Amino acid sequence: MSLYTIISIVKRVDRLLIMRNTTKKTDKPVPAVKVSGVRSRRPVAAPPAVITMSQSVTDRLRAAIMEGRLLPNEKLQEMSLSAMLNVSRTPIRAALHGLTKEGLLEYVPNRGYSVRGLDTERLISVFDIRGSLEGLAARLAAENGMDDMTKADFDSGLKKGDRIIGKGKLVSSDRDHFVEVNVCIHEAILRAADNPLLNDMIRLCQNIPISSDRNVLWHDFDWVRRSHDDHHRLFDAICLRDGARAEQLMREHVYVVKLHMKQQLERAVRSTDSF
Amino acid sequence: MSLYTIISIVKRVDRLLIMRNTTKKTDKPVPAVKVSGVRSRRPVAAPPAVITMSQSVTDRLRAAIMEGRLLPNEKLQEMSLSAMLNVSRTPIRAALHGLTKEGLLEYVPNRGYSVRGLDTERLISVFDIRGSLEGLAARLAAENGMDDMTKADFDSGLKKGDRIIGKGKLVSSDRDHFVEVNVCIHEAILRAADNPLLNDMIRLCQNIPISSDRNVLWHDFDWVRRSHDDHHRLFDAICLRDGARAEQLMREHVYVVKLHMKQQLERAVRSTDSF
DNA sequence: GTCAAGAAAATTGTATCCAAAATCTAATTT
DNA sequence: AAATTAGATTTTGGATACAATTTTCTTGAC
Repeated sequence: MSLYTIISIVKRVDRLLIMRNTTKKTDKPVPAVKVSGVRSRRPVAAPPAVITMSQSVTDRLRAAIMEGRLLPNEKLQEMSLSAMLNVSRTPIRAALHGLTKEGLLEYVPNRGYSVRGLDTERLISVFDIRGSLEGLAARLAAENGMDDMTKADFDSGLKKGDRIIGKGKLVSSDRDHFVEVNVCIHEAILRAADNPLLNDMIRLCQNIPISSDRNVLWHDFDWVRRSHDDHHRLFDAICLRDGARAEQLMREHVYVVKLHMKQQLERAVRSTDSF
Repeated sequence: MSLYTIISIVKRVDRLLIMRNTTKKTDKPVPAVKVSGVRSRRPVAAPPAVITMSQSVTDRLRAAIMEGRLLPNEKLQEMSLSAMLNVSRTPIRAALHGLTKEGLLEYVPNRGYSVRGLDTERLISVFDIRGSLEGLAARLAAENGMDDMTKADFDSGLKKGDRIIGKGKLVSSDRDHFVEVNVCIHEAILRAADNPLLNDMIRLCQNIPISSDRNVLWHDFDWVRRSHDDHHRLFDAICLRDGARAEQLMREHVYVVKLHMKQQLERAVRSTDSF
């Protein structure tokens, strides 16, 4: 291992601080209880429950990228990562390969992986897709209708948001709460839409670090209020089974986020050349 | 290796006949010519060109699934595949992992991979997404406008289609030709849309064996004519930079395919219980 | 004969080893 | 001094060995 590698590890070790594997197996794995009534042949369909190391590594690396601990265009070397995370190269390779498919990394054969850098143009263009897909989700949700449980979830999200807005101003802790509201509502819609592939794809769109909902401007009270108003209207449209309106509302909802993001990015570019 | 495994291999070896690796490296790989005028430091950005084994295996397995040589719900075992394709488990593993991310396989930890089986419901629902995404692509294409080259490609596709329609009836060889036309036109739109992620996602939607364009009913002359008429209108809308119309047209275009597919599937289900 | 428990086999997950490719270093040539 | 090239080092891709888990098979009791 080269000196450079070691220095690189030392430099990054704080950023990846608690990325080490903490999902050690229990000493004596309790054998899965088997239901006795089942026919003898093929008692399949046991819940997996165990998490594989590759999966664990993938999750931790994804989190590191999404939270910005691994910077765009940073090169990810198998050996350094394996030293950092204390596993062999095999799970690392699986993780890198998977994250590439998720669009978080770039890969060139024989040259390795690097964190995907995002030009602003590309970043903005993701919102077009999100708008389209989430619009579709809203329409499908309206067409399918929500079951009681989903409706209750949606409603609780709305109420939570109302309480935040009700205070008339935003404090810093509201940010996380409003993220919760957003997640809650969008998940409810996704669930009602009942289209697994759509679910996956929207998730792919959210896999872009800065575009993640967490990074929108939450300090603008008016924006948050209007955004939450959209949520109410969406709920209304979906309950009334008005697919076209639900779709239109959701598209507009996302479009506003796109505009906001664009402004924010342009401002950032104007203030600093290299962003 | 068990007897069962061997039998299984023998049974399937014909289906996978020429899946063996044929991309052997040349004896003396010609060293990449380096441009002399480049600054001495960092002559990077050399074209990769070499195809890795994992990639090759991935492509061949994908093709096998798409062409139906590997049946839905069929279990794919690393050892058998590695024996069949004459490579070690490592590239197989990478390929399986990748294809899972692409949605072609299902994976359960410690239990392996199997070809994803498609219930009709799920299959049909993919067209909702395609409609949405391809609609977006059409709109973006209209908003961006097509460059001359793209326009020429689109136009050549139209002309090719016209010739097929012009004969007034369909012969079996037309099927492949019309698939070409479709691919040509949709690629042109995708190129004009200029949104790489959108490109990837649409490709994911096409990764569903039976939903692939090849499987639509090409023997219905009227349907083909109307479908090609859509192409002309799309061209028109995009040239006129009418994004809304282009989007609407494309959605409708895909929606009709969805209906067709639904009919076809329902008919298939009615005639045979297990499809 | 059915069911259960346990041993054996097979299969997946992880680690390590080797080879090929790329990158870096330094010497040689112009 | 700049450029080129040959060699050393690093790094990735692929093969194999080992461990852990699941599946299958066998044996025995009811």
